Parts: sequence; C-alpha cells; structure tokens
Amino acid sequence: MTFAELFRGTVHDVAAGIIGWTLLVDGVGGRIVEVEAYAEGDPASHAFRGPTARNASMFGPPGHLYVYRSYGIHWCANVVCEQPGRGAGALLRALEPTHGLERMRERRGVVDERLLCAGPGRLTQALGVTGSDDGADLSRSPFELRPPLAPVKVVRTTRIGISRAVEQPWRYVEAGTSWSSRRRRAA
DNA sequence: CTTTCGATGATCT
DNA sequence: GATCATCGAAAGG
Repeated sequence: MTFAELFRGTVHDVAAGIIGWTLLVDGVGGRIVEVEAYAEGDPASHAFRGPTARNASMFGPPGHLYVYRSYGIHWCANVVCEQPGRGAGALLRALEPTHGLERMRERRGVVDERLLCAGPGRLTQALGVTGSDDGADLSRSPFELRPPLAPVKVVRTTRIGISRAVEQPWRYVEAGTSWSSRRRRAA
C-alpha cells in the first residue's frame, strides 16, 4: 500500500490501516501501534463544532498533521483524514520505538524504552513534534511514513481520556503489542 | 498493585 | 468560569 492509497479511505480505514506503518521525523521514530479515530459528527472530536483557529488543519488536506496543546502542557498529533472540510483525524497514541532511541531518550528524559512513545504526549516529545508542525505534510521531509512489510492485525477498543461518545470502539491497536499506552478490554 | 491529584494554559461557554 | 483527545508523582491497599 502507498501513502496515497492509505488516505483514500474513511478515517476508520486510515486509523486501522496506518497501524504498523513506521513514522519517522528526521529519522527518529517507530512503528505506529495505537491510534484513535475522531470522525465527522463525533462529539468527542475537536472538529465537532466546526472550524476554529485551533482545529483549522483538521479541515485541511489528508496526510497532514493536526497538532494541538493538551492540558496546557503537552503536544498531541493527529493525522488528518478524508477530504478537506470533513474535519476527521486519527490521534497518534503510541509507537513501538525503532529508530533513534538515544535521541528519544534525551528528549524524554527517561531511560525506560516502554515510556518513550507510549501515550500521545510522550510520542510527540520523543519525536520533537510541536505546534510548529501543525499542518505539516507527512509525505515530505523531515517526515517519513513507511508501510509495513507484512500484514498487521488490529483490534478495536473504546477511546481513552474522553468524556463524550465514550462507548464508541474507535481506538485501534495492533493485536498483541506490548507498546500501547494502556491495556484495555476489547470492545 | 490502584487511585488521586496538581501542573498549566489555550479554548470555549 | 469550566473543560480539557495528558503525564507523573504521591498516596492508598
């Protein structure tokens, strides 16, 4: 599958299909093992109430980033999905670190590999993604998105850390991975 | 092991 | 003024 083919589908197609792809920023990163879909018409989505200054990039072209400040402290990154105007995206929640482990340890200030990219805020810190990357095109340097070499099995659960539409099983995790942000029962 | 809570600031009501 | 798509440290069992 190619980058263009990946982003042809719905936000759920992309969320499921992007699991196992390797995301690199300046050569640092790993395999995507956990994302959450935020769909058009989804009350939990930042895009639910329409375009604003913050969420503008969610309404832009697919395959670009939507980066926002979380709890005034952390950065969280979404991959924009579907056609411009729909406001759909997939929140990057965890990577299996594969490239540039030392660089990630420096940025994170932790030694434990398990804590490098397990969580949306940790992941962006490890990769050096900030608000200045909001709107950036993942198909261009310094970003790289490489497809998996073998088929990946994906399971769905409910999403984490939200208070609305909590019952929707729109969290996508690689089956059997030990690199997800949290363990949670399948939906 | 699990649960609670403070940090910290933009965004929205 | 309230609410956060979080994290990490502290407190409780």
